[in-house]
Amino acid sequence: MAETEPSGAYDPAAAAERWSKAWKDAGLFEADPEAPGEAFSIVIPPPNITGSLHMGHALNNTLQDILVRYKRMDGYNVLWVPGTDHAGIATQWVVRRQLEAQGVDYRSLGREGFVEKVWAWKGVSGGRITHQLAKLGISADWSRERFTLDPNLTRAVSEHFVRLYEDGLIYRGERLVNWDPADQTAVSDLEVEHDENVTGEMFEFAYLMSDGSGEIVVATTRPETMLGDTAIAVHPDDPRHADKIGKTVDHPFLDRKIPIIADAILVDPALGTGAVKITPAHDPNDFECGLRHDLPRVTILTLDGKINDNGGPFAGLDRFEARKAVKAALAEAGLARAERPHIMSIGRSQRSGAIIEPMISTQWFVKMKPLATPALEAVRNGYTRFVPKNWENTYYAWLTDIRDWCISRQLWWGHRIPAWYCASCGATHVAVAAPEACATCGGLSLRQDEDVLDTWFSSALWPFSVMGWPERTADLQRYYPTTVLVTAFDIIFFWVARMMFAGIHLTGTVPFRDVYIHALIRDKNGDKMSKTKGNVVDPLETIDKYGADAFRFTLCAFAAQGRDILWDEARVDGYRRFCTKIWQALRFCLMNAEGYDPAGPMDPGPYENWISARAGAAVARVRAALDTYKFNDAAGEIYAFTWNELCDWYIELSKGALYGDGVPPARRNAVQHALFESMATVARLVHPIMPFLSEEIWHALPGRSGFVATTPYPTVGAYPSNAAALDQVALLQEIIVAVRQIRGEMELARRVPLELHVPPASGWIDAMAPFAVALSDLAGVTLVPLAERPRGVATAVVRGEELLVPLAGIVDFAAEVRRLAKVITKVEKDVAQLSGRLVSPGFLERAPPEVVAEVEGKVAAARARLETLERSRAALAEAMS
RNA sequence: GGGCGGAUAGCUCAAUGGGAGAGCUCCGGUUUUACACACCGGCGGUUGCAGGUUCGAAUCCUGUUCCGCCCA
Repeated sequence: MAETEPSGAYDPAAAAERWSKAWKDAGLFEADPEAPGEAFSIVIPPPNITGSLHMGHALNNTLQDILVRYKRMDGYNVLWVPGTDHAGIATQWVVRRQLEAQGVDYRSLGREGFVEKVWAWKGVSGGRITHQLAKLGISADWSRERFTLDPNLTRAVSEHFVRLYEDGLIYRGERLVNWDPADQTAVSDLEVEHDENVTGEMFEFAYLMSDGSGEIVVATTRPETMLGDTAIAVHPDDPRHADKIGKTVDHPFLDRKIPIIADAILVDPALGTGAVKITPAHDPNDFECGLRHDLPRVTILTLDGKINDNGGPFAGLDRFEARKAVKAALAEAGLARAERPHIMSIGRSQRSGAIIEPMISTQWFVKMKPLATPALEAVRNGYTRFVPKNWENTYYAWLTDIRDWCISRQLWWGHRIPAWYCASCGATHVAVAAPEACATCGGLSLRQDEDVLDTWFSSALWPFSVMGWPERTADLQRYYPTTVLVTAFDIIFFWVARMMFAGIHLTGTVPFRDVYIHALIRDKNGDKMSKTKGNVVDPLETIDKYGADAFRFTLCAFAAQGRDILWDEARVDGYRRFCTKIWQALRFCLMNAEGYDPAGPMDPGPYENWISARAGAAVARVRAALDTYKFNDAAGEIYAFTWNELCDWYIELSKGALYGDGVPPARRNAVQHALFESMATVARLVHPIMPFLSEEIWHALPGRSGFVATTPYPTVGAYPSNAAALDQVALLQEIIVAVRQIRGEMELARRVPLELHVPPASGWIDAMAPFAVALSDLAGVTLVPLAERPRGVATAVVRGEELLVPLAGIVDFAAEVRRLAKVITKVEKDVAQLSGRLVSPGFLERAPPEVVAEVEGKVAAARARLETLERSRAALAEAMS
């Protein structure tokens, strides 16, 4: 527990350890579906078990935690499910490399042996990211932690597969897929990343006409694919090639005659020679063309990217060697025609980085159109809402123009496809549990499909599989659909859209009401953080250096909607100082707590009423911000209230009563009470963002029990506004600031006492009498009724009243003349600008009356102020002469 | 090729169509009994550019330049 009188600085590491443990011991974050309260549920975007915590995770989880903690305090029945993702390709790759480092070929272990190794690895280092997440102080329900390969979730995946299959939405077929020769697996379109603007080479070569009537020149960036050419296409209306359509050319290296066909879809006669080589087995466009013309599909590559036996003399060569060899052979045969640099894009596997080869392969696919349509409708009809809204366009665009999803992967780590093939009759059986016999022929020899499912096929179920679906569990009924999904825009396709259509299809409802899309974190220059660039910021190092509270506050303050975050460590340091500031404010309160009796008599004065009203206004703004996912506004409002109102003003104002003699006990008690109430307000307001510091503060406050984490969030109604106090203190502030400006600009030390002569007609002498101590403490000034204008004064104008500070013997008047001139210039500008608006054509007629009135009022005030200043300047000039 | 963002003070970022702000930096002052990790004051802007709508534009529209991203 915190000491009664904390000294020194806030120790974030100690606080983090203390409160993490205390919360856990108290089981604060374990959801209870039987408990009252409207449900508020979130499922974590599960990080890969191979991953380590990066800034994206930190931001993502901090924002979720802010929402979750806010709602928990606000009385909702909160569930936040944490967990991790098995990450098929990535994990298999990590373990495979580790084995290779030990000289073990993973294949030699066999499937079962290898998978065992992966589980072992997962047990040791796969949980690392979970521990790292805990460092952030997130309040997830760890008792419900899930892993995508847990038995229940695995069953859900099988159920998913079987249902889609039975609904005719999953099929197996031979298609052109994206083949990763390094990992030797198919990957989906989304897992292919395109390197733009790669300088490649466009190579032209000639095929000779079989009848000896000349040649036809084609161009390609992948010369080796000519080994799989089965046609040449030309445009039907292209006069250059009209006579060749229907004829054939000879393949120079293979015993194959290749037909020349007409295809208006594929061929653009304006490009190159107007003739296009067709390799249906290795190019998506050619594949389609092949379907149109019933062309043979000749696969020329092995699964590991070498030329196969169809490549004749080139068989056995690696694909890139084969490229050189084919070019050389064409040149030798006198068929090479041209080569030139060519800007192109290259598809690479997101995971292995290997250049993707389009390959014909038999795979499982999800039929997307029927699933995409309801998912589109759900957003169009507002059942699910994107925040910010513009991301809906991204979602629509992808789902509208969607292609079938290749879901089988040639891996061992993952959910094995629940399909069995009968050795006798060849029938396919899809079922959750392994069938004992073939339902078609009764054969007993059944072989399960070797492949596993795309990891995202299981992630798509996450919002309900973690709650026990397909069982109708209490959690599912209480917390599903989830309230909000918090994620980054880069996985709208991969994950959000897929959860949408899977959720709608399997559960009959959208999986979440809101989707809050946050930014990516870049470095200070706007570059993506990457290990190769060396510009990665490690969240854990940042936490060690500045504390989790400051780190989280920074993330929150940066999280403006619709904008990337350019990370700047200076901001973290700034918010670390904010933590110190709060800490110091607490110290001040505790050092002046003597005699405080929360139940004793209270006589609050204007300052106490003022800070309470200001707190209420802050509460309203913070709530409004959090309710609309404007995290940065919430952080800004808390910061401004705490520092600029509570610390800069109220604490200073309170000192009069705390340090003064003869202050009635009830007033002193009220001041102490206001201080502690304010600190309690700050602790509660800031808790969702800075959980450890706020808990530390809370427990140090007298008379508080329990955790701030489960204390109700401040409500506006608890802070009565007080117009009189607001106005009185505002005037006091204006006077103090005016005097400070004179002091500051004239370099008058604080200890030089000043008089402030106030026109009696203003009534301020009486009105400000109760604030004499503050005027003295904060501005070093005493109010005096203005009788005869003193010689040599500095002038301030507050609310149109001329206030004079006699300076005779203190400072030379030339300084005041310069200062006044500066102020006058400023006010003149104001007047010019404002009156310009009034006289601009049409303004009086067309602008709303209240706007006109407002501007008129301001012009009048500025003019009055200017006149006063001018008079002061004249008087000063006279005094000097 | 299609689409989406962004461009505001030296830096990082705010700003329901109604007088462009904050933090940091910078300059000047202050060892004031919570805090020099502080306090007080100040300087700093043709809101990328060019048009348009409007009484009024950082904000809405059109075009344009640069930067980033997504899709094909």
